[in-house]
Amino acid sequence: MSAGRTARERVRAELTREITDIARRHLAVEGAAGLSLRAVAREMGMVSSAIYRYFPSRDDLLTALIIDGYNAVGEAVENADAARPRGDHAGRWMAVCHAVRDWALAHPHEYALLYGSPVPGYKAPEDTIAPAVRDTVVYGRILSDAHGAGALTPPDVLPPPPASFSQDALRVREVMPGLPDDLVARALAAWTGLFGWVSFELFGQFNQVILDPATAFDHTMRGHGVLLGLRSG
Amino acid sequence: MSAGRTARERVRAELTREITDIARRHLAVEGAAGLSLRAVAREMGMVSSAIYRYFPSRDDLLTALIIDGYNAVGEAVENADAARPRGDHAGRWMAVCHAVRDWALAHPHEYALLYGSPVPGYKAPEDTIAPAVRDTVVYGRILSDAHGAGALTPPDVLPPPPASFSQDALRVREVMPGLPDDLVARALAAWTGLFGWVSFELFGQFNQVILDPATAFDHTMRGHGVLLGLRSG
DNA sequence: AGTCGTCAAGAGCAGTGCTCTCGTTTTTTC
DNA sequence: GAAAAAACGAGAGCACTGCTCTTGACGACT
Repeated sequence: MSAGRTARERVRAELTREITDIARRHLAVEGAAGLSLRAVAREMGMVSSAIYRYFPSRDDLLTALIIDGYNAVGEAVENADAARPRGDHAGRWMAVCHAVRDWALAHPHEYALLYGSPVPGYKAPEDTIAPAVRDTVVYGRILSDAHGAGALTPPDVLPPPPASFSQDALRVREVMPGLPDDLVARALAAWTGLFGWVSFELFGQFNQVILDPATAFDHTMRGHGVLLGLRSG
Repeated sequence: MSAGRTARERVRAELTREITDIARRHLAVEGAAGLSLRAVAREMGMVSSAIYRYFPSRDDLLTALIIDGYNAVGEAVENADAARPRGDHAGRWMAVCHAVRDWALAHPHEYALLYGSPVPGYKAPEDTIAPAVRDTVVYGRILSDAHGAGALTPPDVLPPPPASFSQDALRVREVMPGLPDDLVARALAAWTGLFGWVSFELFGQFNQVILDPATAFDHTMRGHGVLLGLRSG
């Protein structure tokens, strides 16, 4: 499936890749709003209208970048998780947290494109859904692994979720099989806590008050891990 | 300070207000990226260049909207907090959580402007800092009140923050006097958890999986309250 | 009463996304 | 192998944007 049959298909695939590469570089420098089809075309030595042979609109180019971004953060999370022993569930959780934060700090504009305000009028197409949950799948697997190993012993301090939560828990459980509703609820809290922290840090909400975010982040995520009942070893 | 001395100052203040009102309406409809100075001018029956007498650039108009937005959410939070008895610390926390979420759901584009991706090249000026922390001040006061009343009894399940956290805790403590480092850390976790949840919900990250976000949100925030050691009454 | 500052209007510049047409080239079909 | 079909790059053009500069008129202070 890689090299297209005809020469035209091959050069088309190559040019498409080149366009997204240049676009990603522009995105990294000036953000999504500063991404200009004409500027990309200029850098390619093309005229602007030629770009439309490859991406029918600016939004489609952005969608390609979004998919790439989700895959990039997903891959970073997968690698961080795989580098730990399977039994070290707490370590895997912390590795995932730091992988997300490190990737976000290294690619702030891409992170903003994925987890910041959705661009106006933009509706996520089907193609973005699968890559978008790659990191969540890793997260769910850690919890399922721990639960399956009987290593998930959450402290009994939180109230149980209401019965009406069970419907949503059913859907969330697809990525973390076996977990009871209470743990699904805690998983949601930890996950939103992770991205909430990273977003606050990246979007400047910690403005001159948290000067050592790495320390506070690590401690906060460790706390989430404890609440999930994750233990090392 | 309200009504300007001269007629000119009065009409200037009036026109400035009218511009921001129209701009806020446009912002609510099509988002920050769709906010056009020319469109605002058209609706005012002015020519576009005339707007620049009142706002030197589009960014300055956005800044005015950001300040208004922070004040709006801050006021909503203040009112929700004030509607509860001072001693009902847990109730006040839940009221603040729901106030933030309700305001965000009612003003999604404004929320995105405040807590979403910062607009490219935009640097928050001094004037936005004070309004930006109005909600945080309320939050801190609830915790300080509870702590002062001896009603803050957090469950002893989380590890203590590292010593290196104390510097940042010092600064955070300015809005929640009296709280020990451990509670400051928990306060950060709960606060980022709140906005992380709202952002996930608003920006479509719960995409077709959490269909009853109100229930899950309430339960998650209740859990954060428990971890903070908040009790009713 | 005269000066100065403020104001709205208009023209204009550089840039954007996107559409359409027009030759050219490549691929497919007969 | 020749003809039909599809894909392609270039160019012009439309409607729109933020922003600047100049011009002429009005209101405010000395």
